[in-house]
Amino acid sequence: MPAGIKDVAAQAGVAVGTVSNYLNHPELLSPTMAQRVADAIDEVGFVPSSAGRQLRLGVSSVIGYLASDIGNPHFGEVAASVQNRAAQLGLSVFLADPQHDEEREATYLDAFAQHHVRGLLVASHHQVEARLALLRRRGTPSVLVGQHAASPEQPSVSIDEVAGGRLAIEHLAEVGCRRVAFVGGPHSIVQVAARRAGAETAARERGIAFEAFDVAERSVSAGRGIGEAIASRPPHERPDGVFAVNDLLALGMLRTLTAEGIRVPGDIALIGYDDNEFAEASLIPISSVSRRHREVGEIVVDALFETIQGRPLAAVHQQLMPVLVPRESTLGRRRA
Amino acid sequence: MPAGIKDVAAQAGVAVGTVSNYLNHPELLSPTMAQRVADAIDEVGFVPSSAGRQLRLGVSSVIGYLASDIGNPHFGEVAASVQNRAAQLGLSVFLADPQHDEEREATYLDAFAQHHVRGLLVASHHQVEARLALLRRRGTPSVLVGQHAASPEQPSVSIDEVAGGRLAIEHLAEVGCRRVAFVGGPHSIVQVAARRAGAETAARERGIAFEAFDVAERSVSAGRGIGEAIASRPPHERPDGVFAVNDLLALGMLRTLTAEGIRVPGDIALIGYDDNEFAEASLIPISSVSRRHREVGEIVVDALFETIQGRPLAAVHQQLMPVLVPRESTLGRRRA
DNA sequence: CATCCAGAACGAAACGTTTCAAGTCGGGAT
DNA sequence: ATCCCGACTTGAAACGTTTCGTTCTGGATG
Repeated sequence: MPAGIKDVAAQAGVAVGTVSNYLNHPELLSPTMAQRVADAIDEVGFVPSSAGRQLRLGVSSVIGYLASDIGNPHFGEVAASVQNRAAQLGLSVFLADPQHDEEREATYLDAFAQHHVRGLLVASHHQVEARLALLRRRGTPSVLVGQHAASPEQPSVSIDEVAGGRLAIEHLAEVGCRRVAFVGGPHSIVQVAARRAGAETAARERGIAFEAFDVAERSVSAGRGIGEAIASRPPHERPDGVFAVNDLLALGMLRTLTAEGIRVPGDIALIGYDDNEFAEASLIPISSVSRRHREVGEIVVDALFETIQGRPLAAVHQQLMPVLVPRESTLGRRRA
Repeated sequence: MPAGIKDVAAQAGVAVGTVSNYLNHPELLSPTMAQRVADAIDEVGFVPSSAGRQLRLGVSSVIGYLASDIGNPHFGEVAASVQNRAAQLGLSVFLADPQHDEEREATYLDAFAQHHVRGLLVASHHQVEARLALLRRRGTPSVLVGQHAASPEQPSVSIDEVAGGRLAIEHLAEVGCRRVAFVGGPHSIVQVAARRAGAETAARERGIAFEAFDVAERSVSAGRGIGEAIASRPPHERPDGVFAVNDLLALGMLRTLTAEGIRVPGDIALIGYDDNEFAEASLIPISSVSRRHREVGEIVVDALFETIQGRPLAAVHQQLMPVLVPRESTLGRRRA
């Protein structure tokens, strides 16, 4: 039985409306009253109920951010800029991380909708558009992050992942690789599939040998596994350039490759994806493809804000071009 | 004007109570009615309002997790296990990350309270106990994560950070270091201060020279800065063992130290703290002190759950001992 | 002295749920 | 033919807010 506005009113000997005014329109109150109400609030330990408020008002000032994997540093970097921008606009952000579990993802989406968040930022690896369309019809707007939406109704902000894959391979080609490998998976993840498609096309265009290593999760330890697989081949059967679908994989590979005496980039040039902090911090800094997390975070919040306000978006689907960030794990090869 | 239970009732031609029963006690409905209600829900696009529900019930099934810094992988690792455990107990987790901003932290805490979350998990670097005591009196229980609470009213689950600092230095001593440096800051952060205290005491006890490098933030780039500072000294003035207050710093230092031709662990043994994924994945795997994130995540959720249920905790303040994870960045020294 | 006025406080209504006592209905037992 | 019972269904009340038209107060105006 938490104290409510009524208890405060009783304690202060005023009407409930007066307490409400103290909370929301303090300028209407005489200083005397204000003080009395303030004291009463303190005495009864009153916490405004957002349930009550929302019920009456129909809205909250919270936006929901559904993230696919908080463990990945790339996410943290986007999240930071989202939070900052949202704070500037007077919005709070509640995060939820379904941990790759598609069912839990749906649960969280519903939870957000039921909490009547103002809007949703959704960074998913699954096909969520149908579900988002439903929520939108039910009154919760959303912006899809990092995935190009198909529907003209569904705002989205994404990176051209096909171009990203292409960028990586073209860079490998430029530093002299003739036989490249793509490391990533699973293909059900749209971004992974797109990067691979771009990579494969680029390789074909340049007449470079292409092969793919499949991986169940995009983690450091998965990278190690593939690194070992490559190291165990006879040298002339190894690729001379590897494109890992994210930096975590690249990091893991770098570790086993060098441990097995394979020189990076001398024997194998290595490029990752995401441009996260650890790619740069590595002993052999890893080349990567930046998804421009800071910009994306801001754009995405702005787009959601516009949508919430009911203003039409200049561009429903914004697609940013990824940026190559060459570092020693590929560049060093030129010297060789 | 989102559709409410009333609209559903009207559409289906039944009473509101019936719709509510369909939602919460389906076993009470005849199949016919159930179908009619189901159809109506679909037609009007009904989303249950958690505001209304909460208002009536007084509770939600959400817990709030206030995290100090999602960018740090250590956090992600705790968060993952928190989410899993919470899901098992039927709870959803909303995350908030105030990004080191103490004011924003307070804002989020209030937002959670107003949303009447069932309870709060708080991993803060600040002094939040007073605020949590207030919220607790107002009806929102909480568990302090990673910080030992002072009050017997405030449940907490933490690591013995002093012991952690000691562990690190003792390990450095064992691999033969005679002159150690502590890298970390700011001291206003209680965990940082505790680790340093443990480190300094251990150094004194063993008669080892001790110095401290102060740092404004515990990031990779800050680590690089300190690395440069150390490298620029004449060799005999450099420490022969470094304890970085977290792995991010250690990673940054490792990078500049080796770039400057200083051998790790040959010239300087290096140990970090947190035992995050990247410490292990580094080319020279970095020794670290584990804060046992997985266990902490589970314990903490269980403790909150007990508290929510009103059951007394076996131990109000649980303190786990940190675990040394020696790797090449220190062990390699023995061979030298 | 009667009016009027602005400023301040009031309190009923409405928001969307869930609960629960009360009502309806059909059919089996008497 | 009557009654009772169980299985459903109903609708009013209550949860904590905010809004807004109403009422009250005391001082200024005529």
